[in-house]
Amino acid sequence: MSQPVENLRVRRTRRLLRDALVDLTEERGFATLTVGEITERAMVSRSAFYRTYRDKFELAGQIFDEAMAELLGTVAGGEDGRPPAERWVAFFEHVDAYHRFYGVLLGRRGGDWFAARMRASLTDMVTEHLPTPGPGRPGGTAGPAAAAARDGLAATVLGAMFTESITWWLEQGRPCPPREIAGQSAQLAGAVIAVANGWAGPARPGR
Amino acid sequence: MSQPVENLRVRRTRRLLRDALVDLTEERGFATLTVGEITERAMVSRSAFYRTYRDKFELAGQIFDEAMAELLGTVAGGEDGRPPAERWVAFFEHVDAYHRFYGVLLGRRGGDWFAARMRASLTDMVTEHLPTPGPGRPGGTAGPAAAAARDGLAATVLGAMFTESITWWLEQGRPCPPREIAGQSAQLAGAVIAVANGWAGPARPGR
Amino acid sequence: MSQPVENLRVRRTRRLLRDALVDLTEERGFATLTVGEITERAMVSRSAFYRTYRDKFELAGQIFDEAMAELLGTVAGGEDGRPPAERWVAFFEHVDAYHRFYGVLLGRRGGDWFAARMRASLTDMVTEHLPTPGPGRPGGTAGPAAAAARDGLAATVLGAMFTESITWWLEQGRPCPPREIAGQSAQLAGAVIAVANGWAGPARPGR
Amino acid sequence: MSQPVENLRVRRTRRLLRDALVDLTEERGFATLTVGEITERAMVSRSAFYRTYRDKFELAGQIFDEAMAELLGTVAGGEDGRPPAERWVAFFEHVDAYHRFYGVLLGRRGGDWFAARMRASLTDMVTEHLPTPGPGRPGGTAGPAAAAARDGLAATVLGAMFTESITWWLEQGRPCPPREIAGQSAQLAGAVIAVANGWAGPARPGR
DNA sequence: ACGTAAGCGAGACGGTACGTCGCGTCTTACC
DNA sequence: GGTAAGACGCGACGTACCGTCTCGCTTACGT
Repeated sequence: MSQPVENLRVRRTRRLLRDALVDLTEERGFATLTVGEITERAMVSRSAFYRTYRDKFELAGQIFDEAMAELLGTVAGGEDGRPPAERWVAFFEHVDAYHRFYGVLLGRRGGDWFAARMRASLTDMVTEHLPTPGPGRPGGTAGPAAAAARDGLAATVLGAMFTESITWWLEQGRPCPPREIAGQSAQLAGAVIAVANGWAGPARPGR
Repeated sequence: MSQPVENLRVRRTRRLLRDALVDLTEERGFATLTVGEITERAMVSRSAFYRTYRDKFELAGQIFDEAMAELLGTVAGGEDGRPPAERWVAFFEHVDAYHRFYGVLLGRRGGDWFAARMRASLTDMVTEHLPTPGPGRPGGTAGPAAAAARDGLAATVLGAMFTESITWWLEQGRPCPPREIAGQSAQLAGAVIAVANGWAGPARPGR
Repeated sequence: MSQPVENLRVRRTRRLLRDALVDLTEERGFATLTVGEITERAMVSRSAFYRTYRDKFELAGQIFDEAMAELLGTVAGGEDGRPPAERWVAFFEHVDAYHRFYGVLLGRRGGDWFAARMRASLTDMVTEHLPTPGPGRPGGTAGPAAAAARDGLAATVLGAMFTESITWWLEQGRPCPPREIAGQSAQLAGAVIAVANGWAGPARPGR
Repeated sequence: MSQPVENLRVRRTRRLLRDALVDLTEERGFATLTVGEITERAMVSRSAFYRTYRDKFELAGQIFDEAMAELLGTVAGGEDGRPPAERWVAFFEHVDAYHRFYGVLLGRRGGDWFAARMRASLTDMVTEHLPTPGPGRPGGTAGPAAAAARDGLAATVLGAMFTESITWWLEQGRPCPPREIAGQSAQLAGAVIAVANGWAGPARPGR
């Protein structure tokens, strides 16, 4: 391995801090959390916190990035054998499995910070995997720059849409199975993509 | 009115503080602003600030709420004579007219806070005016509760979508005229509404 | 006046802090004192401390300098009408009057810091008032530079001597009246001065 | 001896730490030194430091005590064959030989700590060897307690005097040979002793 | 000559204090 | 009555060292 496998104590400290942050975000809201509160809950000294993280945002970022990597892995991951629809099901099933985690961070107590981050991540993800018509697409009259701009709009909107779907679903207490919310989200996304593709090539079917 | 028209000096202080907050948000980002900075820029004493506002959020809230009232007035306002499409044009034209203001607050430096607030406002607005199939709409097998839930999803998604459209448009430097972005947003919204209505309608595709 | 007379609250805070520092130096020793302890004892916030002083040393310095100014005033002060011997009596009577204050700061708990400062102050004072033979003094073979150097040695030694006399007297619980210790100190000092003057002009009587 | 001759590595560590402490005291002042700095300079781990010393004061104490033992040996050491004057010459010659060492520790950067310790050591030494009039000395009217007290004053003053002489001489860059400063110090000391003995002696001048 | 226990480096840990910053409250004097 | 000026209590920040504690590694020593 590249790094020489972290010491046991170090890993323990990290773990305790992560758990404490999630718990406290649920109880008191991320925005008003204090490093002191986190370390007290984690039964770790404040020094230990600052030895590893610059501030609570760095800790939160690591927690979130790790989760996002796994989450994005479900939808973009591996082989293309699976039909696209199934990927979204896997995506929401992952959210379902860790629903407490995502619910806390994306919910009201997570306070914008996590939601904004997720929106950005999903927008990136969509940008990368957006089924564009490709180079052969008839660009309309506005030229490729305008087309790229429109893709930007679409990607941004889609990223926000997925984030909002997840958040809504979790905040409602997951009123339907993952498969269903996945289907609905995919439908909405499909409609948006179809419209956006229409801008660039009017007669083009939505993938 | 009930309150006896505010003192001149009070109004002057309020105005100076509002301007200072917008300027500083642009320069340094809303999240890291301090009351001291704002009052210094406004050439007003810190005491004067606290006499009128609880904290910077209250000031920001008043600024924003006032703008939102006017903004929502463009789309939902008054008589139904205008065709819906024109309303969105008026909406974006208002954003266009105050583009610096909205650009600053919704942009990166506005730091989630204003964007989240706008998302909530627009979601409320959408909820109120969502063109549902009406009481005669066949509710499918899931019953009215599920239908309401789905409307919630749609409204949430639509609110986020509009917010994201505005933000994207402003951040790109308004790459197209208000009429065009209004049309595109309306198209996207229409597609989403159509899909959502489909869920409740007769030919509801299971998923 | 040059400065517009300090606010009442400010003076109160200063006073409380000074008293607290002296008390705590007596109880726990100056070296190990903490700003937090001082402010807690003074019933003043830590912020208030740092608003006025850089650290505990600055506070201690102001306390000490003020006392030293008054103390040195007794010996060097005003008109030359009094015989020199009486000046030393006044000097020790001042120490006697504030014996608790000086006892605490110069004692074991004062921990070198105050004693070193007093040694320096008294050395300065002696340097200024040292009854040198003046320009007419026969400089021996070593020249004026060497003479100045010897005066430096004498002044340094005398400063330390007085400091040590005071400290010793206070630590012993003032075993004799001020007049007596003053007389003894003056005798010792006179002997030292006589010897030092002898270096520069052998046959010269000790003033 | 009882302890089985220290391990080679232990001795090496001790030596490196001692040298580092003296060097750093010269460069940065003893008061502000940290254990980390000392061990870094000594190219030794912090753990190694704490294995041997409680803190920097213990290290400094050992360094100083060792030097003091040797220094005091020059003046009080061995046979009484030598005339007293020669002893002081030997004393200052020892200081001269290790002038860098003493200069650093007693100088401004040594910061009171070493000077205070030396003052105490020399006071002890003087107390032990003070040439009192002996048991046959007439104690005056105040009785033996008062006489002891006066001896205490004399010893304290003499200890400070010698310390100050050495410090002054070193700080001036040893402006005269050891023999000369030794002579001067001895003269000053002699004068002080004479005066003090006078207090206890028959013709005791009231003050 | 070699096995072993002591000393060693690296560095995380729980603490304590530091000096700074910003908060929201307050007092005072001015207009 | 509103305002400027600015001290105050409070509480969190991020930093610096403290003295303690594993944990492997190396190395002088004793048999």
